[in-house]
Amino acid sequence: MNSEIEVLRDYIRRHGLRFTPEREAIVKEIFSRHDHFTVEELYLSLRRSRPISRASLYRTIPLLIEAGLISEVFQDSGQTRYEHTYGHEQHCHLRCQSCGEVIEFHEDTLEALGQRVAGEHGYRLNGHRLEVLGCCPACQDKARARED
Amino acid sequence: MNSEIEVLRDYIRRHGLRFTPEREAIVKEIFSRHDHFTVEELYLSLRRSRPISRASLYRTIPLLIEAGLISEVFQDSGQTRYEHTYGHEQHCHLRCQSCGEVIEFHEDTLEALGQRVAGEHGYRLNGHRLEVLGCCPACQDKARARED
DNA sequence: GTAATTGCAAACCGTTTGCAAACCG
DNA sequence: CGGTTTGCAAACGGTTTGCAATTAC
Repeated sequence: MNSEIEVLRDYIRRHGLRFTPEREAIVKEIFSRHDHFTVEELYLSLRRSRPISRASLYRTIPLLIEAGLISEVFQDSGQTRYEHTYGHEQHCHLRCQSCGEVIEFHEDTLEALGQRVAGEHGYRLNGHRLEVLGCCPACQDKARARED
Repeated sequence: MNSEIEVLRDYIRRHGLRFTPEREAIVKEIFSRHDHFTVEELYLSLRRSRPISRASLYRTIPLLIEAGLISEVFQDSGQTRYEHTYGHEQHCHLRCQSCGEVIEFHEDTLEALGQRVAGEHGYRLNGHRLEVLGCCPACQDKARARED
């Protein structure tokens, strides 16, 4: 259990870095959440249990991405939203461009598609990101109401 | 010909806005390029032929997106990159996360996939965005060299 | 002991905004 | 003419960075 911590320890060991309480707390907090979080949201919830600076967060995020624990999901009015991806199947996002609602869904065929496209160009595949963009039922209703 | 200008005129007429030389120049410049541009790049190239302010660009971009002429492609170290999409088939991007190289490719099956997923959740479909992320041959070589 | 990490505050930089002048329809 | 758009410059806000103190190994 807590295998995400092991992944972090491994990554840190292999790169000659230091395993700090801050980094441990960040990873634990991230893996206790199940949402698309911003750095600010992460900062506020971590702050409730321990002191930490935003700078440490901003410096830790790229490291966690490198280690394969989290990834960027999308931009949300200027802020980057992340999710923990380690231990999860890849999934895609259906997003309402009007209210920002996000629905996740799986699509098995994309893995093979990614492999094929990457292979055709000699790329090493890291992953893929599919967003289906649209307008959710509620926002369609609102738009309709506005036109009357 | 110049149908992107017609699209803009239509959009402007329908919304009670004004057709200005600035907007015309912006659209012309965008459709003469065939790359993934940032606002700053657009600003610099427009500036070569006429005076324009960054503010006008930043205010015009959302309008062109609304009108269906351009779309955001991805974030590139903090800046948003756009491309003109009107009159083009939807396409996907294979991107090297190390050097930023982008290769475009078509994938017909995604349209149907988008339709299906949107339909299943009552969404009106606007489009989709697929990025395949990886590491290009050149950057793989560099990484390998670094490890020796 | 020594190099890595932290926290703080200031710097950065892409983007947004208030306002007065210019301009489209 | 009236409401929209422009340019300017200042403000904004998320992210990065320099630096001195602290800490992991």
